[in-house]
Amino acid sequence: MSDPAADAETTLRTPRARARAQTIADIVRLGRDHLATQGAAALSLRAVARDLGVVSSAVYRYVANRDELLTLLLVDAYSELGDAVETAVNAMPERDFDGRFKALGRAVRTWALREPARYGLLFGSPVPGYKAPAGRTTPPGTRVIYSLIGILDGAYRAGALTAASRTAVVPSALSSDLESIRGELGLAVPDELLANGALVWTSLFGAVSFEVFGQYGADTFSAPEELFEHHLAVLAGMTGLGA
Amino acid sequence: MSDPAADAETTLRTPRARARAQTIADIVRLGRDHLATQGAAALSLRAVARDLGVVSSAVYRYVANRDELLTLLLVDAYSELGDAVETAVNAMPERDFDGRFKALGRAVRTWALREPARYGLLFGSPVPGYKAPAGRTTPPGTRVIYSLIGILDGAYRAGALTAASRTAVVPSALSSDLESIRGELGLAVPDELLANGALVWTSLFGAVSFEVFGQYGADTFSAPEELFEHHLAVLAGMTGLGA
DNA sequence: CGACTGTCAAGAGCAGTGCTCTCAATTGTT
DNA sequence: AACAATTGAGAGCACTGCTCTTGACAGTCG
Repeated sequence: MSDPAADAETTLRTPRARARAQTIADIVRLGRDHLATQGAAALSLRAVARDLGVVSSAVYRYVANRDELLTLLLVDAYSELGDAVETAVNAMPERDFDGRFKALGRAVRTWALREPARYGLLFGSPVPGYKAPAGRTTPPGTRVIYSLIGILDGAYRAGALTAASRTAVVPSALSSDLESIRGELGLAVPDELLANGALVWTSLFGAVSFEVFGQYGADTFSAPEELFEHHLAVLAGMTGLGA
Repeated sequence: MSDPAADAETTLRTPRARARAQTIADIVRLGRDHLATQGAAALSLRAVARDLGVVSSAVYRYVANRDELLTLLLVDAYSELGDAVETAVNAMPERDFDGRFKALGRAVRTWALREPARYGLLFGSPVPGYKAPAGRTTPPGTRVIYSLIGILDGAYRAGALTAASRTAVVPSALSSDLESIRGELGLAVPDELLANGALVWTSLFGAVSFEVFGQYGADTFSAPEELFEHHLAVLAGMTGLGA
């Protein structure tokens, strides 16, 4: 009960454990459906219980509380986004760094538009009163940025970057932050590029969020994908990727 | 009762109307406090009623429902942000376009960090089931982007823009969207700059959202304001503003 | 074979929510 | 002073998260 490794060992062995795992998977699946259609704030354990054909208190046998279900859904969504992004990136030739970057951006946008509520859970306003347990959400939650950094670092090492079209001074405190990151991840990219990479990262999600959350007016852009492609091209150029 | 103009006429005349306006203002103020501390999803009309020292059903005399209170708070927050931004922009010399742009960016960030929950209401995940009435929220909600566009257009007309450091092809559908915008607002800026302006806009809010919503890790950046200043400098360069 | 243990679903119940309705009281106007 | 508009109180409905107790079932052990 207290040893997760032992749990994992027996999870698939006894029929009871199998049934239990199946029920939890069902709960997550139903929760994901509710989340996708109504949003995080409207996620209700009672509604999940109803769909499961069970009384409301029964789900507490499988999920401690609403926050834990939220955590499961958070991990679920992060993982799906991470899979989508990595699949798209790996579909491009290994040395086509610009293509890999754009594939990453398009994958994020496509997934976000297909799953607006789940995207909102990941990148929108935090759910009030809910604090994500970093130990469980950080690994799946960092896959996209690690993938992006990997592309940048790979391109830099391969000498595939033209001079970044625009850089700015990196002050000292920021420089030491970047040095820590470089050390932890074993990167080669210099400060200016790493700082620009951070801007590319936030800009990518800023553009996607504006589109998903409807911050552009209702009919301001008739072809939002063209706007996004333009943004991707400019962002690629900002790191020296864009040929 | 059905003529808003007549309502506006009498709003301050009769003592009853005055008391009514005061009560509504109190409700908005209390709602803003709750919103600021707990977030939009936790906003409760009953809690507001309690703080107002009145039974829950009484507030429905002044506010039709929760959604209308949300609309009032939305307008309230947009207006405060718009005021903060315009004040900061106007504090800079009229022809210091780069300074005005950076003042705008810093004002957005400062307000957002001071009012994270209200910022989340404006730029985070949409509240499930709530549809903002465009007629009431669009005017206050467009002040920041209009201010940004005004700076860009002014700089362009004044010939104060160096060649934008990075542009990309603007495809046809996007170009006609931009043409519409240019026509509606009476702008002079060409397609490339306007498209870059849109990217600057989303990037600015993307950077602010990442910081406010805690998307950077807890201790990834020890000096987030330096990171933001760097981003601002690069974004300024993207439109040709940055010296 | 019988008893025992662990797991599970059901139901009642508490405190909270948005919202509607009725009724009585207060208030401003005529 | 009499009337009408406005307001607050209270009850009530349907919903939420969550806890606790109770009874039923399974597998296991003496």
